[in-house]
Amino acid sequence: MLERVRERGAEELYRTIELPLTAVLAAMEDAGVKIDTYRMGEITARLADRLEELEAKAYELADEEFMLGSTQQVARILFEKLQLTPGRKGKTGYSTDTRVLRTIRHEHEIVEVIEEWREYAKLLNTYLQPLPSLISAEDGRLHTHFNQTVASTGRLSTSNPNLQAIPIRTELGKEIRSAFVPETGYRLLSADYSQIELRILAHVSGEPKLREAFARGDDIHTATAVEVLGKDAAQLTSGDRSIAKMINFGIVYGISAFGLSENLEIPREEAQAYIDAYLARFPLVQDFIQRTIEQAKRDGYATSLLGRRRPTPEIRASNRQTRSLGERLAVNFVMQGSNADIIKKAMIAIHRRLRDEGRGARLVLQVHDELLVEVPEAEVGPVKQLVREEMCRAYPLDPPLAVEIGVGDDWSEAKA
DNA sequence: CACTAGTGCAA
DNA sequence: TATTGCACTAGTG
Repeated sequence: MLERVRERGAEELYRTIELPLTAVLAAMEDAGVKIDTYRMGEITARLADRLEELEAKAYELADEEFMLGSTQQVARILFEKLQLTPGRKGKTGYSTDTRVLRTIRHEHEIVEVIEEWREYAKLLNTYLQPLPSLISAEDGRLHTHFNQTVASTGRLSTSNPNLQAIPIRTELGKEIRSAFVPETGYRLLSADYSQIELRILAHVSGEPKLREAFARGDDIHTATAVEVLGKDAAQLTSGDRSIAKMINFGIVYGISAFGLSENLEIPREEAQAYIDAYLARFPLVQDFIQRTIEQAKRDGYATSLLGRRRPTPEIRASNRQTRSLGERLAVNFVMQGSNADIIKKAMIAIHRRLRDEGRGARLVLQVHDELLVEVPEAEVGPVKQLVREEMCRAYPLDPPLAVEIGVGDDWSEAKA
C-alpha cells in the first residue's frame, strides 16, 4: 500500500500527520469526557413535561390525535385539514421543514406548537436520552469514536455518539453543552481558531484587502459588508453584516447565485449582484477561484496547503450541474482541507508537549476548528500558553492564525 | 432487519 | 441548485 501512497504523492502527509495522529486520537478516545448526569436529568424532566403539554395542545388545535414526529401526518394536518399555504414539495409530498413552518407561522396557532415540539423532541431524543446511556461503566465517562478515514476533505468525524454536533445555538442547547464537565480538580479549556477558513482564503489568494482586514483585527464580516455594500462602517446595520456573513460562507462553500439566494431568501438576480460586487472588490479571490478550478480540471484533483488531495472527477462532467458541483468541491476543499491539515498538526504537537512536559492535561475533543482540553487547575496558565503557541505555530499563514481561548467549569462556560 | 426520506444538530 | 459530517423518527418491504 505504501507504494500506492507514494504514487499519489501522499507519503509525507501520511508519515508526518496521519500516522502520528492515530496515537493522539486513540488517547482521546480512551480519555473520554465527563458528563454531569444530574444536570442532564434536570433538563430532561423539564422537557418531558413541556413536550406532553405541547402534544395535548396540538391534538386540541387539530381536533384529532396524530404523530407529531411524522412529516406525512403533520403535512396532512397542516395542508389538507387546516388548508394552510403549502411551500416546497419533496418526493413524497409537501415539506414541513423549519423554513416552511416559519413562513406559515401566523396562519394558525398550531404551527408554533409544532415548531416548539420539534425543537424539544430533537434535543430529548438525540442528546438528553441517548448520551447518559452511553456512559462507560468502567470509568463513568463518555467515549466517542474518531473516524480518520471518512470525510473526503481530511476532516475527522465522530460517531456513536457524534460529539461534534452537540447543540450550542439555542438557550436550551447551551444547557445541554453545560452538562459536559471536567473531572474534580480540573477545568475545561476550549481553544478555537478564529475565522480560520477565511484566513486561509486570504493567504492562498493573497488578496490585500482581506489580509489587511485581518492584520488590523477588523471584524471580517463587517469589513466584507463595507466593501460589497459600499457603505461606511458606521452606517452598517446588523442586517448588512448578516448579508456579508452569508456571502463569506458562500465563498468558502464555492458560491452559486442560486445557493446564496436560497439562504438570504432573496431573488437570484440580487444574489448574483452581491457575488459580482464581491468578486470585483476582492479580485485576487476571483483569480484564486479560477486558478483552483483550472488546476482541478487539469490534474483531476484539488490540493490543500499540506499537499492533501481531493479527486474531483465531477469537474469534467458534461452535465452542467455535475460540473458546477465539481467546481464547488475543488474550491471548498482548499479551505476545508487545509483547516483539517493545520488542526491535525497542532493536535500532534500539543499531545507531544503535554507528555514531554509532564502535564496532567489531556486533549478530549476536536470539533473541526476547536480543541477541548481537560486541565488540572494548577496547570491552567501554562497549558493555555502551550496550546495557543502550538495552534498558532502549526502553519505560518499571512495573515497569521488567531486563536481564542476560554476556560470554564463546563464546555458552555469555556466557550463564552 | 435493511433501507429511504425528511428533518435537524455541529463546524 | 452553497461544504463536510451523524443520527433521529416514520415508513416501506
